[in-house]
Amino acid sequence: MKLSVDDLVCFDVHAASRALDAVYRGVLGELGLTYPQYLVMMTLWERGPVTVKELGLALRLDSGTLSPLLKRLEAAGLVRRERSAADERSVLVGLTPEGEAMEERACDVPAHIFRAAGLEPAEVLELQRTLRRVVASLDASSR
Amino acid sequence: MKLSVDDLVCFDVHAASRALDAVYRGVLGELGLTYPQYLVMMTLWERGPVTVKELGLALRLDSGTLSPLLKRLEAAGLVRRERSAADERSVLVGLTPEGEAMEERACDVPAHIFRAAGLEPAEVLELQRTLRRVVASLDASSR
DNA sequence: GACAATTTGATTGTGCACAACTTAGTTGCA
DNA sequence: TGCAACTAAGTTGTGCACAATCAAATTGTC
Repeated sequence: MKLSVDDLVCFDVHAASRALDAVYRGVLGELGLTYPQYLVMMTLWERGPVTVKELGLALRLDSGTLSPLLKRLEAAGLVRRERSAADERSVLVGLTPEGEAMEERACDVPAHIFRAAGLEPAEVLELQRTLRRVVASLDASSR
Repeated sequence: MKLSVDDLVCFDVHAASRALDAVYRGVLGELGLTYPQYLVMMTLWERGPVTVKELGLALRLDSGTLSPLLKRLEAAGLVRRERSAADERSVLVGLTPEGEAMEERACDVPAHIFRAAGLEPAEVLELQRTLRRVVASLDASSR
């Protein structure tokens, strides 16, 4: 039996990821943020200043992605970067007042996405559990 | 209550998408293909020659993504492109003998990915059903 | 104290994804 | 027939993602 593209779950995962991007683009556009930038902002709102390393661990992104992304956020006046005094290798990323202020304007974004996805809360949790198992399993086999 | 990044399903969907990419990179690396290129090849193995337009519909990609991708596949000697005689606007994409030949070498890729994902077949189907509903719902709200 | 190994972040190069625009060809209709 | 509307690909520009590589700082060990 020959498999077709439609049989691949990976295709649906990719498609879902891109469809989510599209909805986020609509919602975040007025804030001037992209989806990964929004994730960085959320992390900063939640945790306060963190190092690039910590950001990378939290969001599963490496410095090749984060460095230019953070520069763009800095250029937009939302974020501040400074070398840590304790360890000159690490860079501490913090919010500017403008960055802080954005939290309020962004607070209904998750609810909007949730509505757009059209799932029941229980289904969301189930989906999340499944995906996390998949990610853990995939991670194990790609290293 | 304040939401954290961990509460967003979208984060898990993205993470899963990228983790899948990583596994595909490992498997497809020896074939010299990327994951989207592999999807194009699968479509051609399955359907035979198709237009760029049809490829885009099947894979949910636009010409801005497909045009350079197809050029790379053509440069790799896997694919042929020619203007349709019937409608000079459309370009028909077909396989070269090398492209045909690759099918056999690629036939165990899906099984490899399936093992790496570590889900039961029933779980895969369930996940697929959920994701398709989400994509349909998201599509409706981003247009 | 000196030097190798490690850690942190930045840089470069490649490829995917999409928006906005361009060009060439087709179709519809007055 | 002539021309406007539309369609199919391609192009350009921006941003994300990652591999590979580099430089600088730190840590461990002798």
